[in-house]
Amino acid sequence: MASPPVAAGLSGATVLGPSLEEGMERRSLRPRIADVAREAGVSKTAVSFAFNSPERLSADTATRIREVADTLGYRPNPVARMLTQRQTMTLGVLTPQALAVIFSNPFFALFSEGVANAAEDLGYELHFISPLQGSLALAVERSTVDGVVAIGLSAEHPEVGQIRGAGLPMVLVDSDDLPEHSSIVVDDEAGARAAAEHLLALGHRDVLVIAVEGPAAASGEPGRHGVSERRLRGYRAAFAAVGTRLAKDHIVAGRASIDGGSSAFQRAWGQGIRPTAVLAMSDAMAIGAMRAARELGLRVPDDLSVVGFDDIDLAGHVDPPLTTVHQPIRKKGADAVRLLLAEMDQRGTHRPEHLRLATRLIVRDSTGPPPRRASQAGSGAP
Amino acid sequence: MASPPVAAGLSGATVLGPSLEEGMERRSLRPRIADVAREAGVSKTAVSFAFNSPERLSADTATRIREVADTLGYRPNPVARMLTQRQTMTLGVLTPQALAVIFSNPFFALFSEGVANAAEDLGYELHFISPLQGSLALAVERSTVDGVVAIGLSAEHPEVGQIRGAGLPMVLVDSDDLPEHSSIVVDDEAGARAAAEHLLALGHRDVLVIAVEGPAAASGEPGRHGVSERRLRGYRAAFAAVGTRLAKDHIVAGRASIDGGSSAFQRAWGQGIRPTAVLAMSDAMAIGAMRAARELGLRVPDDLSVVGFDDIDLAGHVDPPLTTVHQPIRKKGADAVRLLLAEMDQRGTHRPEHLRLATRLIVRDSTGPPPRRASQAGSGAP
DNA sequence: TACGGTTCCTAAACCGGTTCACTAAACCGG
DNA sequence: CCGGTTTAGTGAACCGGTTTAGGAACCGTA
Repeated sequence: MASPPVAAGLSGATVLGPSLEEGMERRSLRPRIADVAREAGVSKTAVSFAFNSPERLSADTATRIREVADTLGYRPNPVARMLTQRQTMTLGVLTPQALAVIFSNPFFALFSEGVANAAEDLGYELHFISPLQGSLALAVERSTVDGVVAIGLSAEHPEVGQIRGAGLPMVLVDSDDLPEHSSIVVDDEAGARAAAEHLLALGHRDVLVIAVEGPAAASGEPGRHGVSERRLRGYRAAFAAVGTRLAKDHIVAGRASIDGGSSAFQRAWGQGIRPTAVLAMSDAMAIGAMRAARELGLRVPDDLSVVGFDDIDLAGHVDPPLTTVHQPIRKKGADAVRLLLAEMDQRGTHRPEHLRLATRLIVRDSTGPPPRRASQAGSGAP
Repeated sequence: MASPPVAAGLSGATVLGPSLEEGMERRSLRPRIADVAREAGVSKTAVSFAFNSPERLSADTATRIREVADTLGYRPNPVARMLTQRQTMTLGVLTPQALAVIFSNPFFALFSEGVANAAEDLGYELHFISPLQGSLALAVERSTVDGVVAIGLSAEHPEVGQIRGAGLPMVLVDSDDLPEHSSIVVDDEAGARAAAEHLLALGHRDVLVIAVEGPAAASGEPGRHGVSERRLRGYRAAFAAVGTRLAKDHIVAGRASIDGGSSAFQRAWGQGIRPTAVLAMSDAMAIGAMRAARELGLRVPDDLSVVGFDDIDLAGHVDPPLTTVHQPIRKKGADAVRLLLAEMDQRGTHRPEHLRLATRLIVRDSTGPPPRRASQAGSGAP
C-alpha cells in the first residue's frame, strides 16, 4: 500500500544503463543511498534523514526506510560522509619513528594507552601516522584526521610546516618549542637532576650516562632530541652542584630499547669505562644495562647502581626492582587529547596552552652505595 | 606566452559569489582544486593531471600548474580522493578489546609490529579498529579501510557479519572457524601439549593452569576464546597420555597481563591450591604468577616451576628466564597482511588460504623437578 | 475565502576531487 | 592538400553522501 507513483526518479534522463529495472545488478556490490531511496519510493534526502535526523520524518516513514535499508544491507559510506561533513572523527598520533619502533617501545605503549582511552571515550578513532615508505611527509599527506598529537617532533621537522599548512590542529608532546601550538611536556630536567642527585648522595662519582640517540644520529651522539637534551641538562646540573662534572666519554647513546641499553653498556665497558653507577634515559635501556652488567659478572646494586627514567609498569617487576624517575605517561597521552580537542573546538580563537607535568624519583632496589674498593677507571673526585 | 584565452571557464554561469575576483576570500582556508585551476588558467582536469598523470600534459603546463599549486599551498584533499578512487590505502587492525588493553599487552605490541612493518612497506596506513564507546559495531561502521586483519575475533562476534556485509576483505588471526576467510593460526595445541609434557617429564603432577579469560567471562571461566580452548586441549592431551588429568579447580583464568597472572595465582593459592608447577597461557601471566609466588615465599624453579606461552622478548630477560612456548608473533602479523593483500588483489577469485604456523618449546630456567617433599594439597599421583 | 503555521517530504546544490568522452590544433606521410 | 594519428586540454558526469531552500497538503482561524 501507499506505493507512490513509481516514476523511480530521473524519468527521461539520457541513458543510465540497461540493467536498471532488472534488479540490483549494479557494478558495486554495496547498495547506495539512491538504491534505498528508489526501493522505498522516497528521495535520497528522506533516507539521509531516516538515519541522521529521524525527527524530521513521520515515524512511519522513518521506520519503513530503515527496514528497506536493512533488507538491502545498506550502510552509509563513511568516506562520503566525511567529505560532506568535513570531519573524520579521527585523531592522528604522529611519530617520526617507524610504527614498528613505536610498538616495541613500552613508553609508547603507555602513551598510546592514554591517548586511546581519551579518544575512545570521546568517540574518536585513532590513526597512527608514521613514515610511509620512508616518508613522513607522504603519510601526513595521505592521512585523514581532524587533529594531530605529535610526539617527539621538534621544530626542525619539516612536517610541522606541512601540518600547519594543512590547517590541522596539533598538540606537541615532549616538545614545546613551537609556541603557537599547545604542548605538554614533563619536567625532564628536574627529574633527571633528582636521579643524579640520588646517586651523588649515595657517594657515586663515576657515573655512565646512557642517552637516547637522536632521530638523525644513528649511533653515538645524544643528538638534538629535545628530551635527551633536557635530561642531560638535569644530570649535569646535579654534578655541577657538587663541584664535578660528567666526562664526555661517560655519555653514550643507543636505541630506546632493552637491546639498545644493553649494547650501549657493553660498548662503554669495551672502551674501558668502569662506572659505579648508570643513569639511563629510559627504563628499557636501564633494564638492558642491568642485563649486560649481570652478564659481565657485576651484581646490581652491589657492584653497579642503575637508575632509569619513565617508570614503566615493568620497572617495579624486574630484578632488582628499578630505581627510576616517574613521569605520568598515560596522563600525558590523555591530556594531549584533551588539549587537542580544545583546540579543535575553538579553531583559532583558542590560545595555545603549555602544560608541564611533574616528575618524581622512585627509589627501589637497583641503587645503593658504590662498592668499597675504589672504582678502577677513576675520573671521579678523590 | 602561451597564455590561452583567459575566459577562466564558466563565463556566464549564474551567480558564484561577489568575491570571485577580489582574491581568495573563500570560506574554507584551504584552497581547492578549482582555485588552482582558476589561478593557473586551466581546467580542474588539468590540475588533476598535473599531480597524477603529468605525462598527459606538456611539461611546461605541468610545472606551471604545480608552481601555482605550491604558492597557493594547495594539497589535494585525501578524503575526496578516497571517495572517487574507492580505496583508502588503509588497513584496519580489528580487535574486540579496547585499544588501551591492546597496548598494555606485549603480545599485541609484537603482533602490531609485524603488521606495521608489512603495511608500511606496501604503502598502506594502519588504522586500529576497536570498540568505540563500547561498541565495536560503531567503530566498524565508521572505519574507512580497504581490508581488515581481525585478531581474536571468533565466529560468534556479530561484527564478522557486519564486515562481510560491507564487502570488506578480511583475514582472521588466531581463529580459523570461518572457512571463507583466509586465516592464520599457530599450532596452539601442539605447543601447549609440549609445555605440559615438559612438566610431566620433570615429574610434576600437581599443575595449575592459568588461562586467558574469554571476552565475555569477566572472571573465572576460561571462556570460549578459541585460543584458550586450543591450548587447554593441548594441556589435557598431555595429561591424558600419562593417565591422569587436570582437576577442574586447577584451572583459573584472568586478564592476559602481569597483574592478571599475579592475581589469578593468588586467588588459586587462597583457595588452598598448592601446585608444584604452573602452566600459564601467556608470558605476561607467567611473569605475574612468578611475582605472586615470590611474594608468597616460593622460589622459582625450586619450589614452583612456571611455563609461559608466546615467548615475548622479555621472556628471556626476567628472573629466572622463562621457559615458554615460542610462537612467531611478528611473522604472524606480517603474514596476515600478505594474505589480506592477496585477497584484496583478487576479490572473490582468490581462494582463502589457511596458514598454521609451528610453535616450539623453549626451555629456560623457570622449570625444574618438583620439590622433594610431597605437595601439600595433593591431587597428584602418589 | 484568504491567511498563517505545521508537518512531511523533495529537488538541486554541494563537498573536492577523478575520469570519460570528446575536440581543436599540430603533425605527418603521401 | 588530404585523411589519419598524436598531443594537449576541456566540460560534464560521477563518487555517495548531506544540506539548503522550498513546495504541497492539511489545519485552524479570522
